Amino acid sequence: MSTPRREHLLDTAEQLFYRDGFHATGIDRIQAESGVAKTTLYKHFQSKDALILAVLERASLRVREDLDTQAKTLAGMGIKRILVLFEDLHSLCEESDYNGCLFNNAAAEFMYSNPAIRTLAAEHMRWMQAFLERLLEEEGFSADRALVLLPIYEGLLTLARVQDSSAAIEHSLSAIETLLNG
Amino acid sequence: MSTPRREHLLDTAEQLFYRDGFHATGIDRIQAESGVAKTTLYKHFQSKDALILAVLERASLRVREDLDTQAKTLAGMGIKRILVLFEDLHSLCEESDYNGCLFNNAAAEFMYSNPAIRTLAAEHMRWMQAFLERLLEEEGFSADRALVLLPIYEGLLTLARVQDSSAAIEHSLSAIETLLNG
DNA sequence: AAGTAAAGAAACAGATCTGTACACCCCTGC
DNA sequence: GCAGGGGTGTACAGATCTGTTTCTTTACTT
Repeated sequence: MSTPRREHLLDTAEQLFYRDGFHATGIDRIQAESGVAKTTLYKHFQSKDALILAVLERASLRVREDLDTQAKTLAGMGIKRILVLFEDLHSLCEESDYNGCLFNNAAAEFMYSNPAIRTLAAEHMRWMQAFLERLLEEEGFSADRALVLLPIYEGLLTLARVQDSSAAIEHSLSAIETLLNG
Repeated sequence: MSTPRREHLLDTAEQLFYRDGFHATGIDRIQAESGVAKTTLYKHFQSKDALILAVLERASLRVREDLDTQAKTLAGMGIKRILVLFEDLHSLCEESDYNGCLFNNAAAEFMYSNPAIRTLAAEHMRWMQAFLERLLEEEGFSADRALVLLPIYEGLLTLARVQDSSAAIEHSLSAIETLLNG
C-alpha cells in the first residue's frame, strides 16, 4: 500500500530542511508548501522530530541505493570506479539550492539535543566509509585509503557551499590518483 | 575602552551557538547563561543576527591570529610546518562540546536566509586557503596543493563530529607526506 | 555629595512554533 | 441510500521567541 501523501510530505520536508535548515523550517511551511493538511501530516508523523528522522532515513537509503547501483555498473574498472564518485561532485555541487551534506547539517543542528538524529548521521558516515573500503578492496587497493578518501569527499561537499569547488575537485582527483597508483 | 560585558556576551553566545546551533539557541538562554541583562545585550547588539555576525567575526579573527602565530614559530621547518596543522586536529576534535566547524555550521543554517553570514563563512574559508597556499610556497611546495589540503582539513573536522577520527587523521598525515614529498 | 551614564530586573507586546480539536467534505463499499 | 474512513480547513491552546518598555540600582566622575 503506497501512500502518495506520505511520500509527498517527505519530498517537501526534505527539500525545505535541506535548503533552509531543520530548526528554521516550521511545520506550517511544510504544510503550506506540500498542500497536505496539517491533520494529515500529524497522522503520518507523530512529531516534527519523527518527520525529520523519517526524512533522513529515506534519504540515507536512497543515497546508498544510488551509489550501490552505480558501483555495480563499474565493477572491475579499477581506479576509475573510485574516481567517478568524485567526478560526480561537479554536477552535485552545482545544483540550485545546494547546501552541503544533509546528514552533516542535521548532525550539526542536533548534535547534543537529539541522539537519534546524531546516530543516524553517524551511521550514514560509517556506511560511506564501508562503501569506500569495499570499492578499494574489490579494485585491488588497500582498504585503509578509505580513511583519506572519506575526509576529501566530505570536505569537498563542505567547500562547495561557500565557493566554486571545481578546481578543488580536479586537484583532488589527481591527488587520489597519485595516492592510489603512484 | 575594553567593554568586559560585551566580550563576556560574545563568549557565552559563541559557546551556545557552537554547541546547540544558531536557531536552536534563544536570546533568553544567552541572557540567562551570561548573567547579563537583556537590556544590556540589546544595547551592545541591535539584533540576534547582529550578535551572530559579531560572534563569527571575532572567532574568525581569533583563529587567524592563532594560526598565524603558530606558523611564525615554525617558519622554515619544511613539511612539518604543514603537518602540525593536521596533528593539532587530534586535540581539537576531542574537546568536550565539539561540534565541527563553527563557520560551516553557520553557513549551513543561513545559506539562503542571511547573505552576510554566508559571506563571512566564505571569507573565512578563503583565508584558510590563502593561508595554506602561503605556507606551501614558503616551504617550497606548489601552492596548488592547498586545493587538496583544504578539503582534507574540512573533511576531518566534519568526520570527527560523528566518529572517532584519530585513525583518519593519521592516515591523512601520511597521505599528505606522500603527496608533497613523494 | 550630586549628577550622570551604564546596567539590572521584570513585565510585556507581538509574532511564530508545535501540536490538537472540531466540524465538514468526498468517495468508496455495502 | 448511506455509513465510515481518510482528507481538508480553520481555529485554537500553550509554549517560546525576538525585541521593547519602564523603572530601579549601581558606579564612576567631578
